[in-house]
Formats: sequence, structure tokens, C-alpha cells
Amino acid sequence: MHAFDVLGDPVRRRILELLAGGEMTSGALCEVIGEEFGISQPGVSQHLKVLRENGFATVRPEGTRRLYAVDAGPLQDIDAWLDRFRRFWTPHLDALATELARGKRARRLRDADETPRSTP
Amino acid sequence: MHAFDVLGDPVRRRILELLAGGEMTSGALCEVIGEEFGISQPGVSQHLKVLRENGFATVRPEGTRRLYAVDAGPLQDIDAWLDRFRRFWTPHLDALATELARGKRARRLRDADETPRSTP
DNA sequence: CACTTATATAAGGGTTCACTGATATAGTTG
DNA sequence: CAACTATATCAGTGAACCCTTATATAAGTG
Repeated sequence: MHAFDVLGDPVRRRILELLAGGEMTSGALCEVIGEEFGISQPGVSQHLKVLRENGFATVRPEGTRRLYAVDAGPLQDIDAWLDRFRRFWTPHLDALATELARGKRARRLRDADETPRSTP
Repeated sequence: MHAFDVLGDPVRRRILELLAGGEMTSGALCEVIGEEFGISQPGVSQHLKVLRENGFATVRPEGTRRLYAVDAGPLQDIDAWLDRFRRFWTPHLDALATELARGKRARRLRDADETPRSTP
């Protein structure tokens, strides 16, 4: 399943949004999602499986619970795919700022201690 | 159809990649896509319709041809949605650089992501 | 106008997906 | 071990999606 397909489902997007705030147990997710979308525990569990199997989430057992957390790998892939379109909405940011934003070379920020002259 | 669903299809992603290079006619797209994916002209046309109807592409008639172009609006929405996960792969960029990169206006644009309450 | 080229729509079929209810696994506790 | 809690899996069903072939619209050309 492609990363975009995984994110095509609103339940899975919401789960990731929740996990963005930190680890959560399957049960806690079931509660919120069940409330918001009106779907059953197996329904949520199946979505968690999709997130797991596609690298969007990791799981860590703790006693009888299972703690889920975001794995940002596939999200980063999507971010990278979007690169080729960024020029459509960030007309001409100077290269340094773009580089910074992408995070390709965070180190350079320290070296060049300047305050990047903004041209927004 | 949600933006992520639109991008879930590899043919539509490829069409957008091609359009990222500049306007193209339906015919030219049919040729490349037909070649690469082995699908028919109506197949491609239907994908173009999806892209149009969901705001990913604009069309402009020129004689008997139709010129397609990228409309980056929905892509920007996706980029904005990814914001909440960026900290996972851009450890700690200072706020200024991030703000610069995102484009200050992008922030104001939209933050709302509908999380429907379904009625069973 | 008849003909051709460029593109879109229509109708139908096969496949995939997301749900539900029932059940299985696994850890915890009496 | 038995009972309970937390979570995952199974089997089945209805809907959505993407493709195909056939056909429609529309503009240019003799």
C-alpha cells in the first residue's frame, strides 16, 4: 500500500494526529476514534495494523497494553515528494532558507550565525 | 475525495510530476502515461477529471487541444498538514528559519482539517 | 457539409477496501 | 489454573474505485 493510500483514510490521519502528541495505547486510541468516527475496536485495530505495516507507526508492549508511536519515515518521504511542487507556492525563497527548511543541512545554521535576510 | 486519496493513485501522481515541468496537453499526457502504465485514453482522461475536480489541475482550451497545468492548492494543504510532524525529522530548527521556509502566509491559509463525526 | 483529430462521458465488470460480529491470543490477577 | 482485561485476527458483506469498450462533443480542414 502506498503512503498516500495509507493517509487517504480519515481515521488513519486522525490516529496519526493523536500520536503526534505522544505515545498512546491502542485502547486510548480506540476510545477517541470510536467516539469521533463511531467505529468498533476491531475497526481501529485494523487501521493500526495498516499504519504499522506501512511504517507509519511503531508499537511497544507494556504489560497487557500496546503503546503506539509515530514513525515519521513515510511522512518524510511524502514531504520529499512534495519538493518538486514547492516552487508553486514559495515563489523565490533564497536557497539558504529552503535548505534550512528541508532540514538537509541543519548544521549550516550554526556556522552562518546570521539572521537570514527575510524577503517574504 | 480527499487530497490524499487523489494522490493515492500512481497514475495521478505521475501526471502531476509531468505537469510540474510545465503545461501539457491531454494528448501528450495520454501518450506518456499510456506508454508507462499501459492504460487507454479514456483511462487517462478520467484521471485528469479527478485532478480537475479536486483542484490539483487547471485546464485551458487552445483550439482543439486542452492544456493542463498544476494547481498547487491541495498540495499546499498537504504540506500544511505535515507541519505537525516535521519536528520528528527536523530536530530543532529555530522558529525563524522554519517560519521563513514555510512562508508566513501559508500558516494563515488553513489549519482546519475536518474530522467528521459519522452517523452510523 | 462531410471528415478527421482531440478529448470527454457513459455503462459495465473485476478488484480492493473498510466495516461488523465473532473469536483468538496474551498478559494479569485472584 | 480460571477469570478478566487488552488487543489482534478471521470471515463475510457492501461500497468505492479503476479499468475497458463504445459513444458523444467539439474544433479544425477539405
